[in-house]
Amino acid sequence: MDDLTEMLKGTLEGCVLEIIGGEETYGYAITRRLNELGFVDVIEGTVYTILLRLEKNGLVEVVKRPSGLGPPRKFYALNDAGRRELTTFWAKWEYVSSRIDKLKAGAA
Amino acid sequence: MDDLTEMLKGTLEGCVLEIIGGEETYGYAITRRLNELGFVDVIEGTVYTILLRLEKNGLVEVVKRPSGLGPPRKFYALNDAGRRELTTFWAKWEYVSSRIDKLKAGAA
DNA sequence: CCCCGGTACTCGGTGTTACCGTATAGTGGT
DNA sequence: ACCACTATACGGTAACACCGAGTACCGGGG
Repeated sequence: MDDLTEMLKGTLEGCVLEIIGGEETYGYAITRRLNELGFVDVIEGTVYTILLRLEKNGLVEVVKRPSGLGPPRKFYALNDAGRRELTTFWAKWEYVSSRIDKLKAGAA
Repeated sequence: MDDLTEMLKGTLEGCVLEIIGGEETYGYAITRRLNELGFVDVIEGTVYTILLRLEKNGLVEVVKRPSGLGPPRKFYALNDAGRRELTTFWAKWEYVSSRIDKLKAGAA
């Protein structure tokens, strides 16, 4: 599947939020997770910019822990604001995707 | 539903393409159509920028016709390149939305 | 007659986003 | 000593939806 970057705008951040919501994790692992999920072209740099943004916007708590096989990792976990943001993200996704699917089906 | 602009990036153009693909139509009517479909905050200016981009990228044919109740309308129709673009848009949408839905469902 | 609301398009500028390239740094294998 | 893998940071780019102001055409009410 060729370039998806434009279509991921506005949704990739939500995906990262969902992954963090599932379990406390860190940038490199999130990137690998996204790649597994089918977003094969998403690269570390992209995820780190999202994580820094989430931190700046006060949606996550951050803890640095040593790794054992590399430099220390920054583990991210959602706080209350992050969980609210995640909820509204899925609400928006539901709203938008259902309407696009209806258009695709040939809405009258 | 509050601000959807970020989530519409990369998909709104495809929606406009789909609407034009359904029938030859013009900017103002496309805006009203999108509003009916639930994209209530999409405004004329946004649609016109998309239409000018489609024209610049050679995806549409344009004919100007008098209106009867206002200035002349610019009617847009897809050409072969536009139909190909629409097909790949829906393929991308299928790919991305299915993966996001799987993530939402709690993919293992 | 003139203004106003609805119709219809244009264009310069803005903010947000994903991405690129490069840099830095720790660990382990050969 | 070198390289691959792990791990993060950051300045710059391109694309996109949106904003705001402007232009223009038509009809009806004051």
